[in-house]
Amino acid sequence: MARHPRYDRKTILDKAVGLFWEKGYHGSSMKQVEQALDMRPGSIYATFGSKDGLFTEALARYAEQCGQEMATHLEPYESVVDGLQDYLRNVATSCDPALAAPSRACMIVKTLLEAANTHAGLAEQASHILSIIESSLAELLEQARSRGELAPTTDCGRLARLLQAQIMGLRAMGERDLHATALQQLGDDMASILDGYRTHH
Amino acid sequence: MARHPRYDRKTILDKAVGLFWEKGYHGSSMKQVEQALDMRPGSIYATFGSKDGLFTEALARYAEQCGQEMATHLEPYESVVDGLQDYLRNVATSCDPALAAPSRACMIVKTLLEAANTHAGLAEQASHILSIIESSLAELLEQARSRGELAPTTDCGRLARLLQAQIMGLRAMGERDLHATALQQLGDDMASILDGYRTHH
DNA sequence: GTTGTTGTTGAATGGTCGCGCAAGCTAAAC
DNA sequence: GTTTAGCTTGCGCGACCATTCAACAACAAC
Repeated sequence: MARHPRYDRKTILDKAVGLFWEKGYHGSSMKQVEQALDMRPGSIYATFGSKDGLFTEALARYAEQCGQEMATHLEPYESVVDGLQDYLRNVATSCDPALAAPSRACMIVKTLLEAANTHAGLAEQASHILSIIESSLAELLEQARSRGELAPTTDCGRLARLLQAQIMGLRAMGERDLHATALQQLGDDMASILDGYRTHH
Repeated sequence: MARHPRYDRKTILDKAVGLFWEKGYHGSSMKQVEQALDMRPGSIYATFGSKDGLFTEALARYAEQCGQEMATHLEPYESVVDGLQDYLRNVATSCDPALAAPSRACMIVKTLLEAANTHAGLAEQASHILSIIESSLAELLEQARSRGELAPTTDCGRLARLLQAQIMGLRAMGERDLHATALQQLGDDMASILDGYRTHH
């Protein structure tokens, strides 16, 4: 009946993530979007409706990939806490500018800060994603607690927020031009915080 | 010989801080700036040269006020560490939306994240300000160490970065719509981190 | 091959952007 | 009261913004 789209949606969204993560919402013009996606305005608007629509889908895709990346990182560890500690250290390492990711800081946090007072819809989306991540961290920590890794009195929701704040701070710090060692030390120090919540045998 | 400016520079800059802190650089149009400062374009450009120039001065003013606020907060404390702990708790408290500050998150961090890949000059300025704050935190901690508050093996520069990352994370977290109690708990937990660096008597 | 559907194109839209400028106004100097 | 320096005004500039749309191209169904 019809003509096929030239690329699938996910491939396009990955390119959009690349641009929006790097430059933010207000910092990315549709001209740049057209170039990044290699699409003409008509196609973009037919597919995503608006710049907002595209950004929203891109942010969702980014969050999905973040979740997957964290899950695969934690998988090989028998101990949840060990896994989380290594995840923190790994975030610090992956802030190396040589890796040339679109940005060091987290796109969700960048969006939250940028949109908080200019774009309620995006801010709410970012906020919602963060609450989902917080929940899954809390769930993970409860698992650790029931396994005896964490002290039985641990408030897992509370610890999850502390952990999330660490990641936010660490990745925001990554945007500064610190020495790689300083960032790794920071990752280590943040990982050590979790030791204070471990079961003292 | 001539006419006086209608307002002094600092009063104007405070208004500019209010707008830029709330909406960010790209999120604030010159039309909004004109309205916020109650000045017409000619006056603004005669006084500050450009939007960049105005933003730069506003950011510097914000940083100056941040420093003063922290200094006055720490002053009454005999113990440096006690003061820093209460500062963290106070930041958490002042994220209450009822206080109606322009924004919960720190303007320096917002600028750093927004400008990192779109506006090298601003990003560098923000980064530089953060390194100055880091230094003064480190100095403060060295003072605490020499007073015997902190373990003699403490790496104060490193701890300063950990502390700064806490503040960044805490204030970024403030942009989420968490319950006030959750944020206060977060501030408490971050304050508790410092206990781990205290001298164990 | 024809038809119907759908993706694609790129010029054009009205609006807003940051900014310059010529004229007007105010107040200190004499 | 006149001069003169300089702050203030607001119109208007060219550029760029997000978005639209009519014409076109490609493919499936028949």
